[in-house]
Amino acid sequence: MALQLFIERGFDETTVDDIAHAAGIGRRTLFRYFPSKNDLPWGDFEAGLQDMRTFLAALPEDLPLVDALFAAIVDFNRFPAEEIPYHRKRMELLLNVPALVAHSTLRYAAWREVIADFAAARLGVEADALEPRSIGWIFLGVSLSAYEQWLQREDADLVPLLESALAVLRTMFDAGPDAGPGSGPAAGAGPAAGPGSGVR
Amino acid sequence: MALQLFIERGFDETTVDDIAHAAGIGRRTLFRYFPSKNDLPWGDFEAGLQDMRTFLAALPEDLPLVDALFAAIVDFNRFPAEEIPYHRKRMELLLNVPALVAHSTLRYAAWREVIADFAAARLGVEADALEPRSIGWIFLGVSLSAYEQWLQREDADLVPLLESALAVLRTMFDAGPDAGPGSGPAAGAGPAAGPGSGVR
DNA sequence: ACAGTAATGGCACTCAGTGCCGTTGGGAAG
DNA sequence: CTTCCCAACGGCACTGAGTGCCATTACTGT
Repeated sequence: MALQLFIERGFDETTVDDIAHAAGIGRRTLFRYFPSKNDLPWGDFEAGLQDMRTFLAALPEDLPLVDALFAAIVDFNRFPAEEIPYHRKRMELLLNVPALVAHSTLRYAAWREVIADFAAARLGVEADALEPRSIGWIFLGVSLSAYEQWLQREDADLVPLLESALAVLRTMFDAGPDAGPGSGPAAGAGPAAGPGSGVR
Repeated sequence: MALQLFIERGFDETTVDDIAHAAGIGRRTLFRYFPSKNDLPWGDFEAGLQDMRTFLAALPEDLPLVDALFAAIVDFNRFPAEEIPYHRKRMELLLNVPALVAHSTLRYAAWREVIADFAAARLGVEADALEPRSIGWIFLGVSLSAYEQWLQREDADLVPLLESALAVLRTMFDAGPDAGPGSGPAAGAGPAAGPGSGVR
């Protein structure tokens, strides 16, 4: 796998030729399966997005939008225990290698679109309207800042971090217009909050 | 200016040689001033960030964090009227050309860091903690979704759109845990809100 | 005018990505 | 078993971004 090479040698230090050679295929063939070197660490992302769409569509209508979206991102980021170390390495690359950080944006755009489409339908507005688009960005931010923390601690679980990240939002805006986040309890208590606690 | 060529011919259709030649300098020299072709539309972003740091530092201590950050992003995105058409073209490229969308992420990371550093100081936590990082993402999302709308309408002003985008957050989380954003007044009324109205 | 230094830009190289096209391999039909 | 056909394969050559090296040029102060 190309991942292995990236992890061992570094992304920039591994050429496409190296990967093709290691995979026992021609360089030209590799580019027929992956549109760019940057896409190699991503695997089949579109499949994950399709799962997320399906998951969202299956949620009860009366589940509040924020909760629905939160449930979806939790589900989206669920992995079998044995894949987690691998997933960690993958995310480490994606969030730290500049070329991949940049390229990932394009994937995130598709991800945000799934969120935005769902939010738009719920809100009864166009998919390219301000609210659904903003919501897409917000949940992407929640996910990525949680991932960032997750990578910082070998023993961390992602779900509580996602909850904490969402809790930051609640603390910032929930306490009413007079209280900045400086006032209320900081969301830093997050990881201490039990699973589900932040999800109303 | 390289911008002019990108606007006329398209980003991908303009080679670095074209630009260097048009600028009357050698290709090698161009790469000494700009680390990559992708950086050309950005100009001196770091200077803008420095201004934002200064602006934030000068704000009164008792201004709530959200309001402080909002004021900063409004200030950051203020341009002289005569530069606005140019700025529009620039942002159109940055938000629509895939290579630039991807690359811009690296600039946004630095931008988010300014936000996060300020938030961290205010909250009394580490700059790489969950809350400030999340806050950085949130305000980036607010900015970019506002820009996206701005580009959709030739006659739009950015500031009301920024206010509306922030209002989306307020409506999602301000109304208490029982009300999804579906309940309250949609932030779509945003552009109608007068300047300053959303900034408590 | 001149020495010293910084900026310039030509040259050649690496690597990603692409178009073209000949080769191969594995059925399906005879 | 042979032949035909189609799709996958992969070599080759090309473009374009980005970089190291180094000779040349332009500018500085003396």
